[in-house]
Amino acid sequence: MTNIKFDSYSYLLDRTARRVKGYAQQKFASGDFDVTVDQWLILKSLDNDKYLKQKELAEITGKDNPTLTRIVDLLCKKGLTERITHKDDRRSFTVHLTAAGTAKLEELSPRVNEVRMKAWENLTEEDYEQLKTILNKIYQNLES
Amino acid sequence: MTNIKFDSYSYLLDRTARRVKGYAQQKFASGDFDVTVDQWLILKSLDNDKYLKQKELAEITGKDNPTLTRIVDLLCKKGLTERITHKDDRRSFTVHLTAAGTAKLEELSPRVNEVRMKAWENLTEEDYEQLKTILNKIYQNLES
DNA sequence: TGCTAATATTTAGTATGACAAATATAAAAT
DNA sequence: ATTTTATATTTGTCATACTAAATATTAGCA
Repeated sequence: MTNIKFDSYSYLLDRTARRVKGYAQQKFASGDFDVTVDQWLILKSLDNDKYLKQKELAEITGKDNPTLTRIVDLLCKKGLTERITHKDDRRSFTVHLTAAGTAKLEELSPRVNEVRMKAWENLTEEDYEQLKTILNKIYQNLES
Repeated sequence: MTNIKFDSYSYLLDRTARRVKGYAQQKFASGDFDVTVDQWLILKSLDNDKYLKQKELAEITGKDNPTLTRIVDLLCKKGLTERITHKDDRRSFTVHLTAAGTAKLEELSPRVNEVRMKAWENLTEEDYEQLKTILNKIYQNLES
C-alpha cells in the first residue's frame, strides 16, 4: 500500500525551510543588511573560494544557472562582486569579491550568525547531527 | 562565541527542501499531472475540508494571502476549484473542489504518493519521527 | 581542417514567496 | 447612526526557482 504520510513530511520540510529563510530575510531587511539571504550565501561561498566560475558557484550553492546569473547580477550592481573573463575559457566568468564585498562580509558575519542561531534554539548537539544526517540522506535519495 | 555552523544548517535545510519539491515537480510535469506541487497541496486541503475560506486555506497550507490568491486563480482557471461568495461575509470567498477537481484528486493521489515516497527511501521509522520532532521544534522557535 | 557535440552563460516565460498598499466589507466604538 | 478600526481579498513589485531555448565558445572527431 502506498503510504500517504510522505506527502505530509514533504510539506513539513518545505514549510520549515520557508520559515527559517523567511525569518532570516526579515532580520536581514530590518537590520539594513542590504543583501538577501541568497545573496549572502554567494558572498560567503566567494569568501571560501576566492575565484569561482559561475558554474562552480551554482554547484556549491545548489542554485541553477539562471538563478545564479541573476543573483550575481544583483551583487555586481551593488558593487559587492565582479565578473572577470576567465583567462583560459572565454565562455566563463570568474566571480570574486570586491573590496566592498569583503567589507560587507566582515561587517555582516557576526550579525548573520546571531540571526541564524535563533532557529536552532533548544536543539541538542545530537539533534543537529541527526538532522544533518537525515537531510543528507534525503538529498542523496534524489541525486540526479 | 557566535557559532558559525547554524548558517550552514540553514543552508542544508533550504537545499534539501528545494530538492524534494523540485524532484516532485519534475515528476508532476513529466507525468502530465497538470498541477504544480503547491496547487496539489491546495487540492488536498480542500479534500479534507470541503468548504474553506481563502484565509483558512492560507493558514492551513502555510501560504500568505497573495500567494494563495494566485494559486487559487490558477486552479479556478483550470476548472479544478471554484470560488463561492461567503453567505455571511461578502468580503470572503469559499473555495471548494469542482467535480473535475475531485476527479483530479482521485486520479493523482496514488501517483503523488508514489513520487513522494522516493525522497524518504532508506529512512527508518525512527528517522521520520526524529525529523518531524526536530522540524517542529525549529518551526516553533520562529513562531510569530 | 571542418563538422559535430558539449559546455558556460544568458534570456524568456511561468510559478512561488514575501511585503506593502489598495479595495471592499464588517465590526466596534462613540 | 456615523466614524473608526479591523478583516478578507486583491494587486503590484521584487527576488528566487525551474524549464527551455538562444548565444558564444570550446573540445572531440572524421
